[in-house]
Amino acid sequence: MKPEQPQTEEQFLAAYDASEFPHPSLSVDVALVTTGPAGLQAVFVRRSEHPSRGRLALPGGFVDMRESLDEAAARVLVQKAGLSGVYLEQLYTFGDPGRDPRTRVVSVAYFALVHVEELERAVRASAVDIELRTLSVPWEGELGGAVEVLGASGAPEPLAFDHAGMLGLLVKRLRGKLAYAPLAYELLPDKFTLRQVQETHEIVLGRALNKDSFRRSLLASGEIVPTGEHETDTRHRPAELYRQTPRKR
Amino acid sequence: MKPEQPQTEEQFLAAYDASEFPHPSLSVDVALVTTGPAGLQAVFVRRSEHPSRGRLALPGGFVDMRESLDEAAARVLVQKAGLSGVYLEQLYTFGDPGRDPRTRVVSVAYFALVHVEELERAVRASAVDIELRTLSVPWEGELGGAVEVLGASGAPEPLAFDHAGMLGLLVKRLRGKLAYAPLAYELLPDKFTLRQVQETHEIVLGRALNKDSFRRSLLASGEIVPTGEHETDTRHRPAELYRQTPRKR
DNA sequence: ATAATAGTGTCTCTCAGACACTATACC
DNA sequence: GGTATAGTGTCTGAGAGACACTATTAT
Repeated sequence: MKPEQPQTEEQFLAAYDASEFPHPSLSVDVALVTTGPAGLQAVFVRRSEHPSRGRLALPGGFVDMRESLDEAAARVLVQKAGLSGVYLEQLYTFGDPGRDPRTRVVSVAYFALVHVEELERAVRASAVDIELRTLSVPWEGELGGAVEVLGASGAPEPLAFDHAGMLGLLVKRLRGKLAYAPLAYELLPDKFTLRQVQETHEIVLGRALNKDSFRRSLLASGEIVPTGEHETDTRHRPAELYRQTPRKR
Repeated sequence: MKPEQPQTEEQFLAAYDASEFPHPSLSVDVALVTTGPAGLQAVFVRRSEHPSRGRLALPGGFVDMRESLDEAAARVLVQKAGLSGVYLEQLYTFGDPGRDPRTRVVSVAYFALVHVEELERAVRASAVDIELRTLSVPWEGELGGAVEVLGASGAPEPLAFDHAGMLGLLVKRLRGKLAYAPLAYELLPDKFTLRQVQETHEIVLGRALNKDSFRRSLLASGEIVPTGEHETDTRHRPAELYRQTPRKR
């Protein structure tokens, strides 16, 4: 198929034709997650086009030829939610043939974490059209499985494509990483109480935690430092406010 | 750009043109890992073509339009190493523009685990041309970073593309999952001694483990069951052979 | 004072690390 | 018997869970 004479790398690259073989389309989907009183919440867009027209979907878009995958995910967040500078991490790549009826689309799933109020500010400021829905996780611990979104009637509302599976993997990842990675602070304001950190963990894990040992291990972790300030407008003793330990370097 | 009249999903799909926008090429790369006396080992192929001609690379290939990503990775293992039926897991997707000088190639990295002897049998039987190299990990714990492969002279040998980074992420993943996932048994024969499990863990983690507590927690984990058989041809007291607990269902 | 939550002190249980000891193979 | 590794029993220290108690705010 190719001549046997040695080629220089320059000659090879000049002769290379990237369109020789058909290849899948490549997209990114971003699960933008925050916490609300009722539990984990994610940002959805209502699809106005086929396929899955009318269904809720995770914000997504095709990967541009010139941008990295991380850049594509960050771009989607700006375009669909008006948000930038939030925690963003690659989750998994979904590539089953048939996951998108149009054509072969391989999608790199990302997740992003943000404090509710920052999300609401960004959505208002950029006037984007999103729906914030509470996630219902029908399994415990890190068993895994799909995640449900409850519609207005209380019945589970179907999601577009394989996005319910993406959210399931996301919750599993969050539950697994929460204990050793500083993820919870991405879901909290700059200054927070120990109780708020515990509530965030409990929301993600879906179970109650022991207050005493949670406080102890959190303080011993070195991840947070006291500010000396306290809550205001409480109807009880105000708790001290902490902040994340400034990252060295 | 599109007419405003409602379309049925069938009409939409019929009119959809997947080649409307250029998109990246999509490949899978598989790090096939085993353990040897000197540490972790991985399977490499010597590139005969540009780019990176002459360098060691992880076995890889482009994703076919009809196969899933998992299937593509399994196919690469069969074609490049003559191996099938081994543990295979998606690692991460690498998509920086410029990671392949030919054109934009996004690669889904996988890793596979196999016992050395099964690997050697498969390589002999299928007469594939691979190089098994010991990995040198220049960092401890789960700090992360690139991984080196030592050449014949003892100096680090450069790898093709970003494959050193893939191996680095792989070692980090293995070290993180080893404690709670039954990965070590994939690197051992069907029947093994407790000492062999510990050695496998020590090779992956890159540090010594406490014998007593390792035995205790391993036996308490329920992941292994004694066979009643014992080692033979030892020059000391023979250890009992265990096997992985048969998976329920 | 009462209600409500923040925060401290201490006991217990579990588990990892350490060490001592016994068991069983080959030489 | 000597050597090497398998395997057991027990002590200790660290950390999680549980509980009792004190502290501080609003009403």
